[in-house]
Amino acid sequence: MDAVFLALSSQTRRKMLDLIQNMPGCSVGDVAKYFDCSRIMVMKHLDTLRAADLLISRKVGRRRELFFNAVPIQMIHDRWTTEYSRFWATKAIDLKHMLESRQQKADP
Amino acid sequence: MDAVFLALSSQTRRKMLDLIQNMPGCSVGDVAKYFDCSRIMVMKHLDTLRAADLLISRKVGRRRELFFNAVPIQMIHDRWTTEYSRFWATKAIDLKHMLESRQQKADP
DNA sequence: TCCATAGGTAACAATAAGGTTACATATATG
DNA sequence: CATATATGTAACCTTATTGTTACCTATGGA
Repeated sequence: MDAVFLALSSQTRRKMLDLIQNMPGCSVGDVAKYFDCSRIMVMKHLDTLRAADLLISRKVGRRRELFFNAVPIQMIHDRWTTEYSRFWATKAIDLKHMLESRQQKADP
Repeated sequence: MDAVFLALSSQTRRKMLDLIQNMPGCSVGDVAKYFDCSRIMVMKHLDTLRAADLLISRKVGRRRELFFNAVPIQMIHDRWTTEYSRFWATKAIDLKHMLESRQQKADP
């Protein structure tokens, strides 16, 4: 989940993801055409997106075809819609753990 | 928007936000009790959350009272619900700009 | 007043992210 | 085959994030 938010924390990456979503199967070079940064930086950004599972790719010949994967976003979205401002699913469990660890720290 | 995603990209910060949401008006020290990291790091994390406008605070006596602000999350949420996987509002405009700059780059 | 408590700042070190250039590999295509 | 194209990797530098210790300020109470 950290990786998804981290990947989305860059406008450049969000735009790249947007582009790929609108041009499914486009190549790394295609993406690079739309941005001012170097091809290597494009690849690094795409790698960050892939690490967050927001990007799926396959190699076809000498090209790499890129595809947007909505699943991680859907996951976060679902958590947010469940209980609007209380936005992560593990909330209750985490709080329980926190309360337990608090007792340990407060009463050593 | 970058600041919000960046702030949310740390599980520790998400948990802090969760805690403050469940304990409105709690102090910096209160938050620190629930986490293993130092008080200074807690303050830095809180500062990151405040930079994203996810946190509101006021000083009362020598304590600082912390409050969760749902607005930035609501904003992102709204964008996502509008058109699910197409998750940012400036999409159409940005794409237009990208297409324009593409022509400039492709045809110099 | 004296002092413990709560918060804030400064300075620094380690690690990660953003960015570059140079080189390497694989694959279409004349 | 020769070469341009598309992608990948290595090395390196800069900046940002994460984390520390030490010190400072202000407030509440005995």
